[in-house]
Amino acid sequence: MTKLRPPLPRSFYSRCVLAVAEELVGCHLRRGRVVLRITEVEAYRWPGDTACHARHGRTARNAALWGAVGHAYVYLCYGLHQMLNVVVRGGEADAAAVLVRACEPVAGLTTIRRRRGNKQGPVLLTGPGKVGAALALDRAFDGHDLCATGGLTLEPGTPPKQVAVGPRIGIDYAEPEHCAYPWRFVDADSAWVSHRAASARPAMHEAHHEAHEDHEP
DNA sequence: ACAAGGATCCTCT
DNA sequence: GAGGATCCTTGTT
Repeated sequence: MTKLRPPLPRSFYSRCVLAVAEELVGCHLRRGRVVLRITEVEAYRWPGDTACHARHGRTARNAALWGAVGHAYVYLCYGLHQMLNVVVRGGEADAAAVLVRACEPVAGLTTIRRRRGNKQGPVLLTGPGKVGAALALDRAFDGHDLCATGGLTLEPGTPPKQVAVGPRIGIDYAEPEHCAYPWRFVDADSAWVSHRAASARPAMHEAHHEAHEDHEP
């Protein structure tokens, strides 16, 4: 079984969202017996990013983005998918968050499969809606404290050997300049990621020498 | 009240 | 790769 570790401290989330996003790759999400290792994330922040849900200001739906760091921002996408974000605030932004896009199973595979239609392999967890389903998230988790023991928590895990970066997925509504930001971070050695080909960038090959640099716009 | 638009997923081809 | 499913949130009459 997975060793129980204290959740990541609140201070982890009070930094630049790009640094937090990168370091969340490899961390563990725990809810009950289900433990997932994060393999793919995306960073969002406002101002300066028209892909961010905060772009139209504070609303009832996105209020958690302006709340305490280390809490979850969970919202319903396309009317049926529960998407898990982690609230971050690093001083450079009024509101920021990291979207968990994919994971690989660490524990609780039976439960995961049951919640995902008894499928098998990466299709279980390679997509933000799939992660939400595997964790059985619902609206009640919006604003949940991920630093507190119990419920849903974020813990240290196994860091990736190499991290690949690329543009974020599914944000065609944003300004082209913002669509191009390499704010998507994936474990380069994991098969449990969505859109592997779409993230193809020099960083994938150069990761051997240098994980990445220059991810500030 | 109403219309439009999604940070997606699944099932085809 | 393309298209439909599906329904809540938001902004506009």
